Amino acid sequence: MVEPGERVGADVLTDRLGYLLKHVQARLAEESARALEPFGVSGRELAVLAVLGESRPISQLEGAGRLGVDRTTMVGLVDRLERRGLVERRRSEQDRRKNVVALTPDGEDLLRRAEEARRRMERAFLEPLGDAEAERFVRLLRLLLNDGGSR
Amino acid sequence: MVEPGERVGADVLTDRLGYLLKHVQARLAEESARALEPFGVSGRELAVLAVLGESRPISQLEGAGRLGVDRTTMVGLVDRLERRGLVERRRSEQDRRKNVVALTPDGEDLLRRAEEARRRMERAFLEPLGDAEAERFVRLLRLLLNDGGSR
DNA sequence: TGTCTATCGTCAGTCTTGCTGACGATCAGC
DNA sequence: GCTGATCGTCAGCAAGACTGACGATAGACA
Repeated sequence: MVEPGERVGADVLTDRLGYLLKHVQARLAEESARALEPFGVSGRELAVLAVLGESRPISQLEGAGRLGVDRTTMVGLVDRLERRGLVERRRSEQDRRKNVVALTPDGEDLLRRAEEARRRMERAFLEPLGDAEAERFVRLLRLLLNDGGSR
Repeated sequence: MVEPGERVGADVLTDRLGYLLKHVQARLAEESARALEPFGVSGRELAVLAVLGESRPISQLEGAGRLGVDRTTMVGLVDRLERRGLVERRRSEQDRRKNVVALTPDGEDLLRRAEEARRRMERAFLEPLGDAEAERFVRLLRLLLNDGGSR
């Protein structure tokens, strides 16, 4: 991705939701990559860890559903985390078709530290909006995802 | 892309800016594809047309810069639009290394009609926010792109 | 009990999107 | 008129995600 063009007032591009979302997201992805680089995980991998860490162990498919990724994509995600010793797969006792995926102690530890870095990065990213507007912004995004999705 | 997971209150995922932006953008991309399908152009192709239509003819590279795409990507974009008879390349008189790209009458016409459809789609997309919040949302996005980018 | 269908994890293949590196043509400075 | 930069093009590569198929397992039902 290349830097967006020079700024122009009310603009044929910055009037487009698609353009705005895409480029804002691209900038966040960059910041995120920079912030997580010391931990050796991508933003998505961290999200996987976060989902796995939030409650009881869940199956691969369940995790994929929570994250909104395809189950075939989840295979590779878990592969990589397992290779790094951050998660463990084991066959479910209740349903032996399922892989239950759980954090290892290393995984727990990395999750905690990387989440802290992510939160710092997000605060910095939203800083130009000011606190009140930043909070509102996140709320509106959430609203679009929930209300829009269930229409 | 798969539908995001079930809604849960304050959430390890919907607290993530990355997750929110990515999925909101994905939903918009779907809506956009649906809205533009009758016109046979993608959202990005329409953005190209819009940039080309907004002022004097510009070079391919200049257009790429405005759009924030790589110049090699621009080749393919213009290729496709030219094949469909929506734009015309010609060698610049001033600098014969440059391709000046201009809308054809067909291109102008399609631009007008498709832009109308896009605006309708965006209004519907933002509808859950209400008018005032929708406007604010766009303003905040613009702010993030501009202020963040120049830091 | 045995059969039939659905589910889960996996893999191979494919498509899309974007980038890198190289090339020829052209320009601009000297 | 050289020399180094710029522009458009192309081929090749890499990441991300999806499709379709497969084997293993589970659950329903006769």
